[in-house]
Order: sequence, then C-alpha cells, then structure tokens
Amino acid sequence: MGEVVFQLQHGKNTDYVKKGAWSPQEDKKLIDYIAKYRIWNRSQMPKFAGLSRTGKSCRLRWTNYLRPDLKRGPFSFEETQTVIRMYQSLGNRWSAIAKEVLSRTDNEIKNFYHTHLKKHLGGTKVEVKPKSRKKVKQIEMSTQKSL
DNA sequence: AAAACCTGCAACCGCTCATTT
DNA sequence: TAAATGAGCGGTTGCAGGTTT
Repeated sequence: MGEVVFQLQHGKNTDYVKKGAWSPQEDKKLIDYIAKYRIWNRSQMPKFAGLSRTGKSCRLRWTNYLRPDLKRGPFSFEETQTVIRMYQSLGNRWSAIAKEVLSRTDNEIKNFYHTHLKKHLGGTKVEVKPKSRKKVKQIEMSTQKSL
C-alpha cells in the first residue's frame, strides 16, 4: 500500500527502484540472500538478491528489522535505564548507545527516545553532537573507561 | 458513526567520514 | 595528495492504527 516505484533511465535499460514498506516476499529474498552469501556489495547486492531496492535500503531493512539477533517488543526497565544513562553521558550518539543496549538498533533507540523518554527528560539538556567521528571515538573511549 | 487528532515506528534523505584508486 | 566511491549515522517524514470529540 502506498508503495512508490521510481523509474530510472539508463540508456535502453530501465531500473525500477521501489520505495516504502517492505513486503514479506522482499524480506524473504533479502534473508535468503544474506543467509547464502553473508557479505554483500551494497551497490550490487539488491540486483543479485532479485530486489528492486537500493543497497542502502536493503542494509537498513536488515540492520533495523530482519537481523536474527534483534530483540523486538517493549524496552525493559534495565534497557530504559541504560538508554537514559548513556544518553546523559553521550548525547544523541544513538549508534554508540545501541552498542550498550544489546539487541537493539540505533534507529529503535532513537525512536524510543523521541516517543517515550523525551517528554520525561525534557528538561535534561545534553550537549550537541560533535561533528567529527574521531571526537566521537574519543568520547566513547573515555565513557568506556569511566563505566 | 465518523471525522479530527494523536502516537509510534519503519523507512528515507542528506550529510560526514573512511577507504580505495 | 586528491578525487571518487562506499558505508554509516542522525534527523526527519509519512503513514497506519488508536483515541478523542
């Protein structure tokens, strides 16, 4: 429903890039492909997997939804506490927080924060994210040590 | 009953950084 | 060393389903 298909012209060949929600069939193709080949080339993978999606979209779907080690459902008390603690020390470094909250993705934590925690932590001002990832690494290292 | 509004979440976009050539 | 390309991240959007009026 509401699916959008974009048509890209490349000379005589026509590639269709589908957007929007993933169907169960597409999920299965992606799971089957990754189960078979594991490592993918982002630009080539969708074509070989038989998917009309961008590699970026495939990666996102896999990491945020299809990965077998992902935990679904509501956050536990412990997970919530970890997210709050890490957010207060790291700020909006969702991927770094996700490493601490096992089996949860950065996207899931980000959504969880925006929908559940933001209103409760509204007054808690946290530093703006640093631009450089080197700085982020340094912050992460120091956080690891202090924990 | 249905229209309007709200909430939660999956997915996309644009940007930065890392790696390769 | 610089340019091109690939990968990852955070912000934001769009929509389905639920709730309120």
